[in-house]
Amino acid sequence: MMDRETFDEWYHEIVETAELCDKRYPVKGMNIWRPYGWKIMQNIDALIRKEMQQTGHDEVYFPLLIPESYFQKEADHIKGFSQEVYWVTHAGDNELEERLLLRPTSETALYSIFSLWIRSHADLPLKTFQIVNTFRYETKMTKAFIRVREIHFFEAHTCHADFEDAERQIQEDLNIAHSFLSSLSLPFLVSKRPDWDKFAGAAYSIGLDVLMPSLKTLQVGSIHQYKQNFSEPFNITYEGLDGAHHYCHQTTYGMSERVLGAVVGVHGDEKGIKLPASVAPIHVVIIPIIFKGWEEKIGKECRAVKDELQQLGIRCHVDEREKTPGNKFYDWELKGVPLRIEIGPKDMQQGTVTLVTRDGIKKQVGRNDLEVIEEELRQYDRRIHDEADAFLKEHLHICTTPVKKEGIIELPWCGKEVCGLALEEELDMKSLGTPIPEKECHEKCAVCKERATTWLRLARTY
RNA sequence: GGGCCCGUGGGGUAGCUUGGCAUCCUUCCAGCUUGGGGUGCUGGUAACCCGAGUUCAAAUCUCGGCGGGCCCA
Repeated sequence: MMDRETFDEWYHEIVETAELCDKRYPVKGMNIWRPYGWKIMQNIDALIRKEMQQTGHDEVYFPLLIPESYFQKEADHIKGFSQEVYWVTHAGDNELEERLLLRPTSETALYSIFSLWIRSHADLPLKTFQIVNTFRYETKMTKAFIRVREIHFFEAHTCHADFEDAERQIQEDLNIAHSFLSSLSLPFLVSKRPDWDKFAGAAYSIGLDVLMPSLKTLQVGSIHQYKQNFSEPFNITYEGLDGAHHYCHQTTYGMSERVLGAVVGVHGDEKGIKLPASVAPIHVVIIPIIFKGWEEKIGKECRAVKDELQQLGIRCHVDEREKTPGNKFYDWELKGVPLRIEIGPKDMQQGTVTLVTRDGIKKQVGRNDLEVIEEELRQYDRRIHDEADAFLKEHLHICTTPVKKEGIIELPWCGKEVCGLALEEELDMKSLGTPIPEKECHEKCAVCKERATTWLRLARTY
């Protein structure tokens, strides 16, 4: 885990030196995905797709451009996004009759069409998702993967017959979040956002937050209950068993490339990034240790080991570059490859390979016992998860009165906005919201001293 | 929204006050050497953000633009 003070500087550098992205493109907040970073992102997307497939969501792809008239149908939604929308106003030299916007999120594009797709209760629930680029004109300082203006975005959109079914969907989303983030070895907190900080147009919002080494939290996902807030203006109705028409209840679940930012930050150390095996483009890198006269034998052995590992479904690479071994070690540690295998003359004489994990465990493995590598990857994933989890727990402070502490603070709260904002002010932190699942509170509100109904989580946030 | 700072090879920098052949480290390329934690030597490629102005002469001074970073609300 990185040092708190230097984390932001470290992050700034590491995303480029680990070849995740290139920040030299001259448009603010729009970075280039380099091959290595893009492979990781696509592996992350593949995990999401798997979760979606297992829960019966269908993938769609809607257009990037949204007509202004669609966008304007839901008042709160426009209010929330109008200041960060990019507009397309011209085609060639001609001004467009109707302005088009680059989607900042896709509710208004999808819902106009959902109203055509959904006719009867038999069409429900409708469970869709898409992975697209969205555009938001951020005014604050941009940061690779964490605050960008072109966002690689996952968004699931569902429609339901009634509120209860939409609530069941949100429970399913929480299960998905748990499964997905666990596979990235990312511990996280689930909080119901306070009303003053919910998504534009939502009835309520749930945030998924991780704790970065800087002791600031990063929201990596959000789940929203819309009730009928969008189905009414977009006229998404179905004919029920009773023969009458009813407005749908809707939910969304969104995540972005911030997940990659979280992986980089949470699992980083002074050597570089540490990738969980689930998304590492290379699970095992094989480094030939060549001495005079051994070139061919060692090279052949390395390639044989690679073939055998690939048979086991392990993503493997032999680094045959003309560099010294030490140089290659630093290189692949920087890029977060979980396991390294060294094969040199000693190994060949002993019938072993030398295995070194990214978190620093070194051991000899029998040349004919390569199947243990699968278990080594699992254990490595568990270790980096447990390390991050210990860090999160260590910095989650449950208090009864507002005290300045680094990390996340949970305080008894009466639920009134004025008290919540007072805490934000006093602690110089933002509210993450109240714990999910709900947590009983028998204390007095940290501000007004009236009976607290719940706990309010606060933290410095990205 | 208000204020401050900065743009020099791929990356990091010196030079700018006082205008005159652009410094060093690293990376990269070639060769030899080396190889179980950044091997060594030799040679090479490669840069003053853009535009206008002042001047015999601009990385350096002036103005404008573009880009980047920081602080405050």
